Amino acid sequence: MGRRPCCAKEGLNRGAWSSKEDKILVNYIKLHGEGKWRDLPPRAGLKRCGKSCRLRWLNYLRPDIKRGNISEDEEELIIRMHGLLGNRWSLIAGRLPGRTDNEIKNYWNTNLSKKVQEQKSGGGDNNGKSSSNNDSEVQEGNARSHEVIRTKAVRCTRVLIPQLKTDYENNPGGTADMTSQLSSQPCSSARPRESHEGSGLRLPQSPDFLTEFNVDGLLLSYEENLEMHFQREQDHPDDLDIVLEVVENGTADAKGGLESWETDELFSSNGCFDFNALSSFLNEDNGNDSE
DNA sequence: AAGTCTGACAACCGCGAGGAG
DNA sequence: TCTCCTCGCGGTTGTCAGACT
Repeated sequence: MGRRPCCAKEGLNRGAWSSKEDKILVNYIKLHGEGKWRDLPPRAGLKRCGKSCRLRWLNYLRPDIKRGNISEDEEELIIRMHGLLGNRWSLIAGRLPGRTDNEIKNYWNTNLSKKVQEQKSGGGDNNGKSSSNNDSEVQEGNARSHEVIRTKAVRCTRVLIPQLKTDYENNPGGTADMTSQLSSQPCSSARPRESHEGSGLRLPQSPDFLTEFNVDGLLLSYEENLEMHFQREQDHPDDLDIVLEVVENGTADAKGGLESWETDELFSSNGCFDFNALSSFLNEDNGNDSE
């Protein structure tokens, strides 16, 4: 049961780092590079746990760390990203050059969480409570307003869309063609989540009902390094955002990008999810995307 | 001036993912 | 396929400085 400690704690320094320790660590990493954190302390002559060394380097000593106050732009971005991703600090930090996940997390906890909370309660629009009382599921969904439906997206050219399951299960062999099939299906609902009857693609209120289907054809230009999922939109918890994460070098956090498109823009006039529109978005953006 | 409170941020801890053997 | 190990992440705690009483 007991978990093996990451290192023997006896005889190790704890707490704040001295400038001497910092110097040793920086010099060692300059010479030998990052990594092998477990081996680093004895080799460098530091009485610290490897984990502690890693943290100190990543959060404080790295040369590319940006110091100083978080700008308004950065703040805005953090709020938006948090609305989309939840507490995935490393991903958020990946979008803010020079900022660390720890820094962003701290900033959120001390400043932004309150600010956002105030905005929500003071803003007066009491998300979704007043309006329709469709069904309990909707209300429950709204209550969990910023909930990320699927925080851990499925890797590579797959889309998770709630409530397609039935269609998919009825036609498991048809995955390859699912996109065109769906986009061409007639659809009567004006907005995706308002009903569960009939055919056509609608994004429902229930986050529990997930399914997946293949969109390889749509994502050709991204080749394979793409993750995609849906999330409730921050300001309009009734709406779902499509979020794409471009994964580079096989790791989501390497230079992971994140882009999102409002579902509004991806519904055709008859209320159906328009995969052709999505395809256009992807191709356009891929052309401009330099990161 | 002293004590208390609060905010900011550095550091620690436990867990899970993923790679190596 | 399984086990072990390392690394990275996110939650939590500790510490310190400044504000307040």
